[in-house]
Amino acid sequence: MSRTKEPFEPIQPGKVSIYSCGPTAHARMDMGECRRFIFADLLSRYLDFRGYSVTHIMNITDMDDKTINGSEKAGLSLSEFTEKHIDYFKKDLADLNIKPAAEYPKTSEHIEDMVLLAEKLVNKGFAYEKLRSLYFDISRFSDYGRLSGIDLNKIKIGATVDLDEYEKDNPRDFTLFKRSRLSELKRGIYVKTDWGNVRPSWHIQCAAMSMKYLGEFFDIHTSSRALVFPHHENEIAIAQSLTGKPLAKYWIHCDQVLINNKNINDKENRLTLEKLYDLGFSGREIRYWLFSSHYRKPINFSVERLEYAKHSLKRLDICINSLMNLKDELSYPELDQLIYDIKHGVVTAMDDDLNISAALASIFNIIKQINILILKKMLGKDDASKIIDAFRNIDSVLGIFNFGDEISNPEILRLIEERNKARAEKNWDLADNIRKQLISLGVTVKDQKMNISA
RNA sequence: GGCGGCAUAGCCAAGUGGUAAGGCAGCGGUCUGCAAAACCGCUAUUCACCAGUUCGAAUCUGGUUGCCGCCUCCA
Repeated sequence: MSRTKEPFEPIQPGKVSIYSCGPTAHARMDMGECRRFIFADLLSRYLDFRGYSVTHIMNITDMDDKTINGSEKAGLSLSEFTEKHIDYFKKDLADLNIKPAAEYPKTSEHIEDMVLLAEKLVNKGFAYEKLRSLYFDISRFSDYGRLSGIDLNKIKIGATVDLDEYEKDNPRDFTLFKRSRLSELKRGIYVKTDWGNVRPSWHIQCAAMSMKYLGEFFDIHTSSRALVFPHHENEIAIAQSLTGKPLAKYWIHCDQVLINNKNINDKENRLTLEKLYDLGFSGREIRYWLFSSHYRKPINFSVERLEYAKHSLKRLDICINSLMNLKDELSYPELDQLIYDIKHGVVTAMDDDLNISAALASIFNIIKQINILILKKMLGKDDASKIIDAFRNIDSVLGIFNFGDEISNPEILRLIEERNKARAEKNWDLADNIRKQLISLGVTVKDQKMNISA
């Protein structure tokens, strides 16, 4: 809330409660959403790593303009439509190696909570009904704008909204419940309340669900900067006018994903996960790309940048693989220091506002050291397994390492065997041919010691 | 118009008062049957621009320019 970097102190010692703005179940996730979820994942994994008991809640919006319109177009019931997208969402999270949150509450299953919350607001005089919609009376909440730094008197009213459609007392007021349209009523998309047949606004959804699962004042609310105003301001307004507290102690926002320095919102250019998969990138590569620059800075998309991510991961993989293939019975005298550096470098960096670039730089430094030690034949089998354990440990935060299994595909093993034989016979043409085949199978061929890595 | 953010090499990107991390690409070398991988060396007198504060500034202050986001029913 201070709009500056400050040390983290949980409300309850040892425990952290996190609420993240989740997806709207109407389409395959786009890169902005991906980044938001990967960021929330990194944060909760890191706090967990640092010994906190983390409760992470992420909502799923399954009743709003987008889902209602989408389902109508698709000729499905609202729940059929949203379930389909929720399935995609869960699958995509797994592909991106995002640890599941404790709960994914859905709007459609928490309408009662929202109604109760709104009733309290009405009783306290913070909300009013007008023509069967319920609005929040912003003039009653003097703290409005603290998070985003906006001044309500200076904003351009109606810049993005057609005010003629609404009947607010003050155009700055925001909607809590919106009266359902006739088409929605016909499809049963409404809830009967004292104010009318309505459906909840986005703002009251998040406020009600976060408070239900995490209490009226919790530790961290994460999301993307694009949602600070008005959404988060509105959540705060709802919570604080009832509890006196601004919903969450810390509000952490990641920045957006851009293309050519532009935020492309239109449907044509929506950059979805699916598109990147089609371009041949994996969830792991997308994860690395999206979290490898600081969360508070915008990221530009390009195929080239994803290629860089791929390359960086390959460097990690090759090093890990070389470690796994060490056979010597050696013992490196300064192993403890090396192991300490692996963890310490990451922790020091991440403790400072999740400085992932510094954390990755420290890892690449270590990789280089390890490569040198391997080259000089100073590391043994046992050393290697201890180093790998240390990497596994930090990977519980990063989720990017590949501790791939030994090569198990019999076809690949056969080709390697055959190529080694050809090499022994100095049959270079055959050896080179097989190498081509192996590479096309995604195998990295490293000679010299005749190591092979997948 | 208001509010907020950003600007560091060919590219990506750390660094918020002590003399420019890391990755990619490039060049030269070692290794190799040739490659790949790995390693060694080189690659920003300089941090958008202009003033100022300071022994010292990419870092602080003021100004300028450029770019981006948001402006309350898209979530």
